[in-house]
Amino acid sequence: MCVRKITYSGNNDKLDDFPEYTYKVSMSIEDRYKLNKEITLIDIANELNVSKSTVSRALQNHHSIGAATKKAVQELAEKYNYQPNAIAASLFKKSTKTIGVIVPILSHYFFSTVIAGIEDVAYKAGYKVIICQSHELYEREVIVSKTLLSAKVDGLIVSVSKETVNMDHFQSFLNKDIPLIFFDRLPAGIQSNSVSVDDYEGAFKIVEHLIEQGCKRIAHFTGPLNIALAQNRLQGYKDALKKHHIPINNELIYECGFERTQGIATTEKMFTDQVSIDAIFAVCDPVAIGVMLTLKQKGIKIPRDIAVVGFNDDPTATVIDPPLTTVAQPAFEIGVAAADIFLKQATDPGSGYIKEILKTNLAIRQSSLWKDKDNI
Amino acid sequence: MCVRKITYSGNNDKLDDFPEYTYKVSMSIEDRYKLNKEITLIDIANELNVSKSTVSRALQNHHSIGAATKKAVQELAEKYNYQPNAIAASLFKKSTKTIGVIVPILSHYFFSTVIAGIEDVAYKAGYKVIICQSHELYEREVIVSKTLLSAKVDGLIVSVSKETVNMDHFQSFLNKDIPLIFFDRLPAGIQSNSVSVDDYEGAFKIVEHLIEQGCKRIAHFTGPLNIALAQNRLQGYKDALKKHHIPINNELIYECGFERTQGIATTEKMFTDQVSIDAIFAVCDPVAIGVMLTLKQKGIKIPRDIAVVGFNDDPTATVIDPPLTTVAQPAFEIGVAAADIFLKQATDPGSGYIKEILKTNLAIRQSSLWKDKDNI
DNA sequence: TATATTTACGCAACCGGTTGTGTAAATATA
DNA sequence: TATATTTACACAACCGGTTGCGTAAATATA
Repeated sequence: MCVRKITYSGNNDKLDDFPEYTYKVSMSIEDRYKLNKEITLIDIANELNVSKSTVSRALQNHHSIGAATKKAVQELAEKYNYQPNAIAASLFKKSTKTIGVIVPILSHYFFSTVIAGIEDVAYKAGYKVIICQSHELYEREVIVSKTLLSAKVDGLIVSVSKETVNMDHFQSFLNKDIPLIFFDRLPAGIQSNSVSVDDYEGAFKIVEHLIEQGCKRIAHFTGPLNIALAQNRLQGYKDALKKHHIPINNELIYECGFERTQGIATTEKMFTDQVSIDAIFAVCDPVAIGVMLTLKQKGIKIPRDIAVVGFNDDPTATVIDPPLTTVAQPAFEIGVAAADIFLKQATDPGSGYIKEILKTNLAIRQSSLWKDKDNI
Repeated sequence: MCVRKITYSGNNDKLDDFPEYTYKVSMSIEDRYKLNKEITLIDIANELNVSKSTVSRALQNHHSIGAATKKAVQELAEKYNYQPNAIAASLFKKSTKTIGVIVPILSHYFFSTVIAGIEDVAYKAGYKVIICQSHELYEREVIVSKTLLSAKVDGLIVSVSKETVNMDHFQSFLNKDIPLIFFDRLPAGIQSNSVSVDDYEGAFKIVEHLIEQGCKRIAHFTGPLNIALAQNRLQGYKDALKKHHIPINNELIYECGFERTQGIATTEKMFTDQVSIDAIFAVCDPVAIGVMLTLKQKGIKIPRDIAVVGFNDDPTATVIDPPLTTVAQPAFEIGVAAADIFLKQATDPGSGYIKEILKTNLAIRQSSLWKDKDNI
């Protein structure tokens, strides 16, 4: 076997003009290592006088490579701390082993917990996770989705921004058979995988709970109604009232948002409207917290004067006084389920869309325990 | 000019054997588009009968390309929604235009807000952000740092896990001149860029505030002391006491952690120890919240019996009753500063390490307003 | 008109892995 | 011993952009 020396780009060409020269064009692996240069397959190949394909296969434990060669390659790789260039592999394999995730906002406990669930599954399966925030902005969501497309993510898990109505920016993923999974905020028009909780049922249950406590004039602060989740919770609210023969009063339904600040603003608005109520069902906990802070500041007793309930079971729900009754969502499990769907679709692209709906649980705390109150 | 047809990998080779055949080996751009195939430079090149280098340069608005050609290329790219393969570009350019971020845990408001700051700067500068969590686990931190290294991030912004003492896994980044920026949790042994707040001063100020309120037996629940931040806050605590001639009592210093649960556990422990105190300075807000919840549950009045202060100014600080006095950290600005340092180092790798220390502000609320209390 | 310069573009190497195919040597089977 | 098969590896194309260099044609300068 002749001693070959695979050299880096083009160096050999010059050498061919002066075959009598014995310049050592490519640096030794030792030198490259010492100089903190990237160690590549070629360095190992040169050192062992084998081809880079052999090195590549040896590192993959390919059956066609002899035991001795394998051992030598693996030892050298270990010794020089060889780190494969994931970019190069991705280019050829057309798989980056990354999952893109887009959430409206990271600093909500719900979303960061879902992400923890996604990561948990993803890392175990050898996938990286790229997380992006839309900051509830449609424009931003379009940009980051394009970025992730160009970064060739193998899959995309999304909770859409509250502004998002047009879903065209996700069509490319579908076209290219890149698994696309929506969670929590499911888009209306697009046919795809999804993970959500039974928002309808959760809302129904918690409103029924309020009714059981004796509440009759229950206001609802909804999320933006272009989002299915908000609609479903609204419907659950309405149907619970219906079931118990309480008339639905549109003046008690306020379109709000998902932020504490919006909960505060909507509560203020409700007071200027001078509507009379005995309970508020907020679309999510941050809003419920805003509601409670505002009520407390006005000297209104919770739940004696007004009961308050939320949705999510954020950690803050147990901090506020009185503790907030809310619908507990299995946030971590939602992330796990979404990532599982991704893995399934990545393995078996032929299968149809998967829609998973997880159950919620009532977390009943003091903010709704209205039963023993005096009548107003 | 002859009509060339650049074909995809290897297809031409077979054709060479049968030159008389006129198979159209490469699909037309139109067909590829319709079939949702990836549109590449070569498709555009073929369509226009120019070389792919010309297309590449046209899209970069290179001066050596004629105006007509440029226009034709750009129009076609637009028409077929050409998305450059970022992976391929990265491989050659050795720059992925991504910043890696490692935080202990996403679901802390502080960290997710820092990330929002990083993203803000990064996206404006055309960088993507890959976010990873170490979950406060050293092992996990090592793994994700290797993943990010292999993913060839252009820079790394880190807040180390509470377990991390050994910093070897970051050495590779330094060796390869990949900008490395630590924030909040600064490692002790490693020389690198950093962004932090003046933990010492913040702690000093808030403890001095407690002393001014009349507190004399002030306990401190510290973070893990291998982390500089915890040490600095501890030192600030000690020096504030010293300044006001209050003896430092090691029995009042509890090594705690950063979680609410640890705040609860440590408070319980303190009670079994039966130490007598009139204030608690917690290393961070989640711990302070845990402390307050436990005290309240025991019927201890805050601040009348025991004043409580924290560090961070999480949104929860204004939810708990009484509202928590704490040290406000400019979390978003910390992220911005870290990303700015990255951009600086990426542009001018020669410059030395940058250490940025931001100022804190006291957010004084009821939990520390002890002045008018009755003496115990 | 002859030469110098600019314009506009093609060629081919290159980034660093991966993999289909070909083949010499070693071993197995007839 | 002759042929079939297996083993172990090399070669080279390939992924899809990027860029240094070379050059013909067009234009400018002498």
